[in-house]
Amino acid sequence: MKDGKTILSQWADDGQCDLTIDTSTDQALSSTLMRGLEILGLYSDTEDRLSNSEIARRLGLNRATVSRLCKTLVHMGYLRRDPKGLFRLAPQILSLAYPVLAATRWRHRLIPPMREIAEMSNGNVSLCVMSDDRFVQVQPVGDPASFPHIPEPGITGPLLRSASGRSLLALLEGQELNDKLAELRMRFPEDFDKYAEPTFAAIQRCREEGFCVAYGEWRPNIVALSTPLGQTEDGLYVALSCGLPRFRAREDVIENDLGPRMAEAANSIRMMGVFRAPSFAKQRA
Amino acid sequence: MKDGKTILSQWADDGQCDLTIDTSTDQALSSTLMRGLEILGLYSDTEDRLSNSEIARRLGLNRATVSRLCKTLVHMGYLRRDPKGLFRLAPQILSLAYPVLAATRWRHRLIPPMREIAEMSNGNVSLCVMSDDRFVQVQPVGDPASFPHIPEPGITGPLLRSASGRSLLALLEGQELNDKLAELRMRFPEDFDKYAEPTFAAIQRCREEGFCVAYGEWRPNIVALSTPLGQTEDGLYVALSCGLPRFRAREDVIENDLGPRMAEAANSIRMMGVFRAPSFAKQRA
DNA sequence: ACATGTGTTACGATATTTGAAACAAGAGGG
DNA sequence: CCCTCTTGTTTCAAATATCGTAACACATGT
Repeated sequence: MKDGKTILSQWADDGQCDLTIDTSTDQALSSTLMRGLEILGLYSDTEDRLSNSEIARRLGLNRATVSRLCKTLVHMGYLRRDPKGLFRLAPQILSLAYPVLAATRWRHRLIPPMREIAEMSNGNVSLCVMSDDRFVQVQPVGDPASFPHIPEPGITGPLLRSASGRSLLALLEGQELNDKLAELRMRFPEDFDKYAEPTFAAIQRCREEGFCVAYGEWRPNIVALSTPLGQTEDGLYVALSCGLPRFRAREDVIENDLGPRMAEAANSIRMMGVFRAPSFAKQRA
Repeated sequence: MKDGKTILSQWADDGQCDLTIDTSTDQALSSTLMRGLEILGLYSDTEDRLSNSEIARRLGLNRATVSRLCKTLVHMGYLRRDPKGLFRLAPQILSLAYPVLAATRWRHRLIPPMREIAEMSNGNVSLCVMSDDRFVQVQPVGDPASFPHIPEPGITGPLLRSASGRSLLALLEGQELNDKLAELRMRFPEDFDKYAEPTFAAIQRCREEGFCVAYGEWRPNIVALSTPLGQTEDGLYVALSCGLPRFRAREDVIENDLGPRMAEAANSIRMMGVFRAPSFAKQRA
């Protein structure tokens, strides 16, 4: 694809290289805090209770260390113990997320148009924001039946190998995009090698056609479309995505019907004035 | 109130006293981790960006220490920096809460009946669960207009001085209730002295009439009703609450109309089979 | 009974964290 | 403009808090 090459070469020209890669025992980072947070990060919808040993194994820590860290987390109210002594996340963990939810009230206004897309596509529609090197879903709409995951705020995924991530990247421009790509290359060198080109192509397509598609690159059985929306006044980049079970996804419908429709929906959503539209959208409008 | 006295004396008889109160520098707890989490806990809907110095001041820490801890939190993706260098919560913090949201899918089924109550009362209805020594709102329904807070999952409040907290306590029985009260007395001695009696009365009322009321004891301008629902299969205690701006709350309507209606709604919600009904509800049914 | 796995505590060694101080950078104010 | 005040970061040595070993109690299953 020459579309992909365009941005790829632009990026390659830049040629800025790796700086300090002293990722190891960075004495400027607090390892105890990191480990504690890593414990909280181990949980998922499928793994909702973990034993001390299990945590120690996964994180490569001593059981005694984990015992103390978990005791601290229980004391703080973010973990609780079930009858068997296993550790579970406590509901209080929601309180940490509350300020973020409270700051994204605009998402409620987008639910009606999202629902339209969900019904039209018979899929799952979600609103995603960029957070560092990941995208985070802040609002799902649709029926979770036959989906491999439970649609709720907080699902995250990689930027380089997901439709959502790529359309978010499409919102970055110039130096900002370069910096982000550099960061991604540094953090995930293998992913970057593998997915850089399709990512560039997707970015290009988002800018030209208003959407991009990923055929199971992140979740193997899900085909995803995504369209960049813009930037909120407090700096969050936002994209609108739609996921379909692969077996139900007809490529021609996606490419020629659903994709353009989502781009169209994104346009009318931008009319609401919540987002600062990206420059490429302004040009097309 | 003799209703209050009943439980109060029952509690007083018990006479179990304070154990080890070595709350200070507990060498079994990881202070670094606690401090890091305390930083994340500083944020709220009104305080959404904090400077290094501000954090240091609030937590009584050295600026250098805060700098390192925040750097770690940024590195982990849970904090981000705004253009002025202030620290904000990053959307990725939602990912920590996701497993809890995913584990409470039953709340979606309760939204329709909650909406009914919201429309009937012209107030704000919420679903709360007990988490340690607090209640946590997991699902709000209603119009946030003219409310002092933004209704989203994650709002938390005290057990002893809120209607939600008290109806949650009403779900505990026997030794479990005693243990919880003992914990609350230990952690919040002043609150316990002040609010023990109205709390006992509220628990009693929940068991007899199915609801309780708090007139601005937690949020001064809010009158709150709450009714205990039961316990989910994974052990969460759940209550249904309704908040009204004080100026709009007529006491007789609340006591004689709204309260009984909420108790009634709770009964029909229990029919859905999501909750293990509390024993007092079974008796009444 | 034994053997295995687990979770917790004690304790000494040590590596991590800490606070003071110094620095650079910015914001007013005169 | 200089000056002052505040801020955020870094350096560095001190020391404190953390870590891993070991030992324990407990459970489970053979």
